[in-house]
Amino acid sequence: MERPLDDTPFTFEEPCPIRDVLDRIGDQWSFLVLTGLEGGTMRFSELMRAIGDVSKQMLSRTLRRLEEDGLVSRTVYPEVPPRVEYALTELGRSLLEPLRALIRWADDNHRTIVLSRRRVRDAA
Amino acid sequence: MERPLDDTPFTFEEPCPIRDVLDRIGDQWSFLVLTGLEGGTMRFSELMRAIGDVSKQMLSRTLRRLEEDGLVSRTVYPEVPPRVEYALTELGRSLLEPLRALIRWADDNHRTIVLSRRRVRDAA
DNA sequence: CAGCATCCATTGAGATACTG
DNA sequence: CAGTATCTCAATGGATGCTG
Repeated sequence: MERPLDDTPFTFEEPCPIRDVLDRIGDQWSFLVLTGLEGGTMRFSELMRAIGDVSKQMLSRTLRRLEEDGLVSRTVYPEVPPRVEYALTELGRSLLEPLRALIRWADDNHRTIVLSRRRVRDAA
Repeated sequence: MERPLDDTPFTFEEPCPIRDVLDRIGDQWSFLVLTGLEGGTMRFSELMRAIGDVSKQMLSRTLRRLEEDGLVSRTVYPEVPPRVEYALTELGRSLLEPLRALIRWADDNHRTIVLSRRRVRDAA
C-alpha cells in the first residue's frame, strides 16, 4: 500500500524509502541486471544471454525502470544495426555494495532455509 | 523463472539461492515483519498495529512463510483469548544484518532516486 | 485474539508479432 | 539489433466474513 488507512493528504512522494527500494530490486529481474552489469558495460543482447531466462519484454522494462531511477545508464550508438550499451551509474554501483552482503547471506544460509522448508512440508 | 530454457533435469531444490531469498524478503511484507520483530517478541495484533497498513490475511501468510523458512518462531499460549507470540530466530536475526545495510542505502539514496524519476517524467 | 476461507482487483510476467 | 504493442495467464494482495 502506498497510502495509510485514513485519507490524510500526504504530500511526500514516497511514504517509505525502503519499501520503494525493495519494490525495485525485489522484482524478478532488477537484481540480476544490476549484478550482470557489475563487470562493466553490456549490450542488450549480451545481458539477455547473461541472464539466460529473461524475455526481451521484461529485460526492456527492467532496464527502463533502472534507468529512470538513475541506477543504470543507456547509451545509443546511431549505427546500423543499432547498438545500445548499458552500464551501472555511480549510484548503481553503490547499491551493489549492500546487495553483495545480501548475496553472501543468501549463499551462506540458503541450504538451511531449504531444509527448514522441507521439514515443515514433511510434517504436514 | 525457476527453470532454465532447456529441460535439463535439475535435481537441486532451488536453482538460485539469491533469487529465492529476494523473492521472500522482496514481497510486500516480509521485510516489514522482520524489522518489526527486531525489538523482540511481538503478538499478532501488535505486529499488525506496528506495520499499520497490512491486512490480517497478508500478515498471517507472511508470518507462516517466514516460519516455514525458519526465520521466525511462533509460540502459541493455550489461553482464552488465545495469545500467539512471534520472534526472530537466530537465522532471522542474522538476516537483519545485511538487511540493515540495504536500509541504510535506501535512506541515504532515496531522495536521489525520486529526483531522478521526476527528471525523467518531466522530460517526457 | 488469532487466523483461515472466499471472492475480487491489480500487477507481474510470458508469448508472439511487428518496427526503425 | 533493439526494442514496442498486444494479448493472455498466473500470482499477489486486499476486503470481508466466519471460527476456535
